[in-house]
Amino acid sequence: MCGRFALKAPPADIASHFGVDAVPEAAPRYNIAPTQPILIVRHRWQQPEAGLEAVHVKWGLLPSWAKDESMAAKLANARGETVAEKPAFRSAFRRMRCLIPADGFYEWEATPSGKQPWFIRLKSQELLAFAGLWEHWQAPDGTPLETATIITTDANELVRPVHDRMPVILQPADYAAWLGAQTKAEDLKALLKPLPEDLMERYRVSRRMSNARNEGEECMAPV
DNA sequence: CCAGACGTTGTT
DNA sequence: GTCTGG
DNA sequence: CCAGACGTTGTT
DNA sequence: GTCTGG
Repeated sequence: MCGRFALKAPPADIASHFGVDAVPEAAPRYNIAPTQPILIVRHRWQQPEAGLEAVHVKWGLLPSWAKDESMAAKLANARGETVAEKPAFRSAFRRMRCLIPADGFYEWEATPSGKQPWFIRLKSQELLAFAGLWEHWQAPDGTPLETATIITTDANELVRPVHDRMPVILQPADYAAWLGAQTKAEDLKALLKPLPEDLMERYRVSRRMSNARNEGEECMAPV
């Protein structure tokens, strides 16, 4: 799955990798947790021909029909195998797809002595993109809220010893298809596969990062 | 018809 | 909003 | 995802 | 055990 990740790349690098004009200024983040703001890349809202934009939204999808915010916490992830059909996700799957930039993500290995966190990233150490969905929600009093979720799939051989699920990572050649309004559901589903393991690497990190309050650079430092 | 659910993870 | 269960 | 709280009363 | 906060 994907319940914690890092995004430390400078805004200018994110802008050039994804081809967006401007990325909001933000400090490097090494321990991003559900309910926190996350950066997403999407077609400009209601003017898709105007290109891509990068904005911050809350991590945890809130379907437009939700009565209150309580549902969002549980929807930090969506299973790729069922996301096209599940009531909470299918509408976003059709019309609200996004990319979620990251430098890598964390998974926990259950060991006799407790949960051991690992950091997993591209061997190239380049920026990567999770396949995501976003939604626009309005509170009963009219207050708007934008949210997003990260799609998961089976772990590949590199991740499997640590955990049996991992986020869907899209390759740059697939960004346009994932975001495109014209892409058929069948072709979208074909993108929701584990990234080949030979492109990735992993290493152990400090257990101190398991507490989401610890946000320093040491979270993703090898131990 | 109305009422109620709508999710993932890990663990058992 | 839309589907399922009663 | 993991960590941490989980309660009421009365008093300050 | 289950929910909330980060």
